[in-house]
Amino acid sequence: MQPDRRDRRRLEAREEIKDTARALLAEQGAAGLSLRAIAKRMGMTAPGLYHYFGSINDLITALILDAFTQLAEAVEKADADVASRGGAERLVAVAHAWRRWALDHPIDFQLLYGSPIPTYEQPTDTTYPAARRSFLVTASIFAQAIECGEIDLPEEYRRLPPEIARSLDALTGLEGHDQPPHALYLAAISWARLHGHIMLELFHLIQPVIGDVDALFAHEVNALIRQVGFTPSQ
Amino acid sequence: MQPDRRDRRRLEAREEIKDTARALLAEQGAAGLSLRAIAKRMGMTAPGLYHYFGSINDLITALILDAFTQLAEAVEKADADVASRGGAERLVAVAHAWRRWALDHPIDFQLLYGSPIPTYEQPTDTTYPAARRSFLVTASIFAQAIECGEIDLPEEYRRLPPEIARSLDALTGLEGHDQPPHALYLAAISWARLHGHIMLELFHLIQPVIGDVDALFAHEVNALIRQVGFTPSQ
DNA sequence: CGTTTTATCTAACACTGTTAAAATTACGCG
DNA sequence: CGCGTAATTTTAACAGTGTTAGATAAAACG
Repeated sequence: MQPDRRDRRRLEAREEIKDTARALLAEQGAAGLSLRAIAKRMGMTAPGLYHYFGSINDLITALILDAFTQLAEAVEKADADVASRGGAERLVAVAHAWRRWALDHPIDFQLLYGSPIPTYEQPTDTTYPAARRSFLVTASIFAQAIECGEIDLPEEYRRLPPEIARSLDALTGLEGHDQPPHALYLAAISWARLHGHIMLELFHLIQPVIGDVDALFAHEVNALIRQVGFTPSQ
Repeated sequence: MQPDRRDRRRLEAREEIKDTARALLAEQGAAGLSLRAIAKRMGMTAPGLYHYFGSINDLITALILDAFTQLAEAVEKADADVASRGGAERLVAVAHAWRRWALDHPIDFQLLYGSPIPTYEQPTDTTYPAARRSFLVTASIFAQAIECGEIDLPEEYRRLPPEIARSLDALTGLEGHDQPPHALYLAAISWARLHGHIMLELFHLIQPVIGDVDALFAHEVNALIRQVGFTPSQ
C-alpha cells in the first residue's frame, strides 16, 4: 500500500475544494458559497464533499485559517521588505500592507473579522492562534523599537493599568510571546485603531464624511507613530 | 372609511413582526431568523408577512434602522446626562455608552457593522444617515470643545491633508453638518478607534492578550482624550 | 481473480425565501 | 341587515440550502 499517494490525493482534493470555494466566494460573495455549487463546479455532487470536510463549517474554518496565514504572510513580507529601516517605518509598512490586503480581499477579510455566515460559529480556540500571527509582527516591531530606544513612551502609556499589566506579565515568555508588556500593549491598541479604520472603510461608512480614505489612513498611521512615542527625527 | 385605524393596525403588525424578529435574533442569533419562524411564533404563515415587508431584506433593513436609532439614543442620552460638563467628560461618557450598547446588544451591533446575512446587501444610502446620527453626537462635542478653546490641537491634527480638508469643507454647512472640518475629522478618527476596540472585543480577539478589556477601553479612551488635544487640567 | 477499502452517487428529510392563486376576513355603504 | 369591495391570510408550489443513509462505483491489495 502507498499511504503517501492516497493521502496526497486526499490533500489535493481538499485544496481543490477550498480553491473552488474561494473562487465562488470571490465571484458571488458569501451568498454564492454552497456545497452544491462547489460540487457542481468540480463535477461532483454535494454529499461527496463530506469525505473531505465534516461539514460546511469545517470548510469555512479551513478557509479562515488559510486567509489568516495569507494575511500574516502579506504583513510579514511587508515588514521584511523594510527590515533594515527603523521601527517607525516598519510599522507604517505593516499597517499599509494590512489595509491593502483587506481592501484587496474584502470577502476574506470579512470572513476573518465579521461573521458573514449565520449558521457558522467560529471556533475561537482554533482561529485565534492564526489571528495572533499578524499581531505578533506588530508586537515584535514594538519590542525591538523599545529595546533600541526608538520609542520615548508618552505619559499615558508609560504606566499601564495594573489589571492589564498583570495579564501581560503572565503572557510574556509564554509560547511565542517573548515581547515585553509595553510592546504587547502598544501592538494591541495599534491593532484596534488599524482595525477600526479598515472595517469602517470596508463598509463604506467613513467615506461619506472623509472622502479620501487613502489620505485618512496614511495620516492616521503617522499620528499613531507619533502618539506611541516614536521619536520624529528617527 | 377609517384609514387611520387600518394604517395603525398595519403599523402595529409591522412592529409585532420586528419585535418577534428581534426576540428570535436575541434567542438564537442570526441563524434563528427566518420568515417561517417569525410567522409561526406570531400564529400565522410566512407568505403573510409579505404584506408588511417586501422581502426579508426589507425586514432586516428595518431592524438595522431601528438599531441605529436605538444606539444613537443611548449615545445621545449619555451625552445629555453630562451635558453640563466639559467636552472631555462628554466624550468619555459617549464612548463608554457606545461600547456598553454594543456589548449589551452584540447581535444588533453585528447587524449594524458586520454583514451577518450572506444574502443581505445593505442599502448604504438608507442606512448611512441612520449611522451618522451617533457620529454627529461626537462631532458636536468636538465642535463645541474647539470653539470653547478646550482643545489645543496637537501638531499632527492641526493641518489636515488637503484632500480631506477639501471634502470636509464641502460637507460643512450641508444638511446637519454644521461642524467645522477639524471637529468632523477628530470625530471620524475617534469613531474608528472606538469601533476597532469594540469589534475586536466582540469577537474575543483582544481578550487573550489584554485580559481586562474594561480597563483597556477606559485607558484608551483617556489616551484618545489627551491625543486629540484636550487640556488635561480641564 | 476476489476482497476490502475508498470514493462517490442517489434519494430523502427538514429547512430556507419567494411567488401565484385561492380563500378568508374585515370594512363601508345602501 | 346584507351585499360588494378591499385588505389579509392561507395553501401549494418552486428552487434553493445543509445533511444523513444506503446503495453503487472505483480503486487498491493479497
